[in-house]
Amino acid sequence: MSSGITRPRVRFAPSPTGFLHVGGARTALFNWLYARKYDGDFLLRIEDTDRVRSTDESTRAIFEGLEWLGLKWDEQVVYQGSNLERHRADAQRLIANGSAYRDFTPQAEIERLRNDAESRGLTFRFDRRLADLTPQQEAEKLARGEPFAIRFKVPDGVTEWLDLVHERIAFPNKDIEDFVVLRSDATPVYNMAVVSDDIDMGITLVMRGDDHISNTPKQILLYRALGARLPQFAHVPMILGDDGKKLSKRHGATAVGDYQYKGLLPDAMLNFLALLGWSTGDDTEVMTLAQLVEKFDVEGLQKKAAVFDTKKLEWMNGQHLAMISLDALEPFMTPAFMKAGYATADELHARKDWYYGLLELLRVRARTTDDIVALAAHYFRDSVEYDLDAVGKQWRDVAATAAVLTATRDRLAIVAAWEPQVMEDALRKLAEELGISGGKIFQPLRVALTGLTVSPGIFDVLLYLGRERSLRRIDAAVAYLGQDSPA
RNA sequence: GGCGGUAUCGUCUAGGGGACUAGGACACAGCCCUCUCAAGGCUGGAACACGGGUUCGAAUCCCGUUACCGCUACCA
Repeated sequence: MSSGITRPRVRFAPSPTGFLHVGGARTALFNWLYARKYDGDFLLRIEDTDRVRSTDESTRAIFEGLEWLGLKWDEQVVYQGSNLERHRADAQRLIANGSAYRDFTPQAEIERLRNDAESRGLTFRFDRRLADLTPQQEAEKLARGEPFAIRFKVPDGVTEWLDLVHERIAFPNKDIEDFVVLRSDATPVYNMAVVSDDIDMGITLVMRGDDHISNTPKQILLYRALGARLPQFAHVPMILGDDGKKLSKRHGATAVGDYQYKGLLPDAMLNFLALLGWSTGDDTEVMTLAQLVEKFDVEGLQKKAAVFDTKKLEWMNGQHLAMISLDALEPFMTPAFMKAGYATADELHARKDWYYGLLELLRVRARTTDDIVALAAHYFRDSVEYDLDAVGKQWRDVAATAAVLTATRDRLAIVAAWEPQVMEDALRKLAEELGISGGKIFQPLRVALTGLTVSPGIFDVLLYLGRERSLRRIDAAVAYLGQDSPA
């Protein structure tokens, strides 16, 4: 580093044992924001050392989730499992420099002692003396090939650090037992693997969930024993469900993929997640990714766990839906319309002005892209389904409604131009002639055109439906009323 | 149990000794706009966990209590 200033390096290190959880996504986001803000590197490490629980499918889900969110990682993905040899070598170094020792105590024996202590209401802590052997004894066991675990020799004193979100945190070492770093089957334990990898990857800031706070003193001890420079630590709060418990499947959608398929915009998700445990310090809430990067700062990180509020997420999505450019929105909408069977991509692109105009009309009334698809149904389908409540409310007087609709139809048929203002002038004039309010025409007309009592402005509906289809729908409504009437 | 962490409206938060009759946002209610629905605007109800200190003065600092969360494995 010629400048002498270390380029920040952060990482996101999930275990591939499920989908990408929203909590994980937020941890990834904070790390990513930090890297982008301070011109550093954001690395991804898959912690797949738990062979039974780790799956390739889960690894793929993590990639997909991060890609959907747009959190691109720098450099190659690191798979913890492929660093096994280094983990072992580091554990051996600890023995060599006297900061760890071999423990030949059978696992079953330790379990027995632990259960014993716990049944008497005592706290079991591994006693170093249990592993105490004379050099000859140790040499003999070693020669015989007896299995042993490697335990870290926790020194006296206090282990403390200046956490970027919690300030000073201290643990008396007497409360930390001599933990295993390498199992008797020669596989590393979590803390060993993490520290070995973080050192190797040159991580300068470890930002992770605060459920790792109690791992931190052990890891700091390992850094020191390995003679490595200590990174900074920042422990961010957990995300809770609406019952205040740690967010889990019971709370509904907890995978970022769930939100992807619910019609959420990645930038809205990111914006919402960022505000869970972080704030700008002022009142800014709705932000683009670029603004998030600009505003991000560990100063704004919160200590308190945050409850995941789906309502606010939806509101946030509505805000982003309204501010995103149509060109940026289109890639989300076209596949959705195709999936709904409304149109092909070619058909949509062939009448781009109409398509974009429709999106503009609907997005302000929607909170998700799924909402837009639902709202768009009338403009793609040929038939209208009349909502019974709408019919009952707006077509109450059958004969009068049929008459008004017929008059409306005739007026629209001869309108000079199929433009909102022209149509509005014509229909308001008609209302005046009939001695009724505009609403008395617009509301029944809305039901005729959409089958519903709610829609965008009626003249926009007419415009986007087109002249031919609009007139056909009014005819159909009149026919429906005629057939329906008691006669 | 031990250790650690946290504590402002229902929820997300601003606040880092006087600017606080505690601000904003979501949600909720009402009003305005209006062809309906949204969006938008305005208004309203709604919080400093409790108890002690320190101080002329505490939401802000200290201690304790309580509650909640996490860890407590040869899981990650």
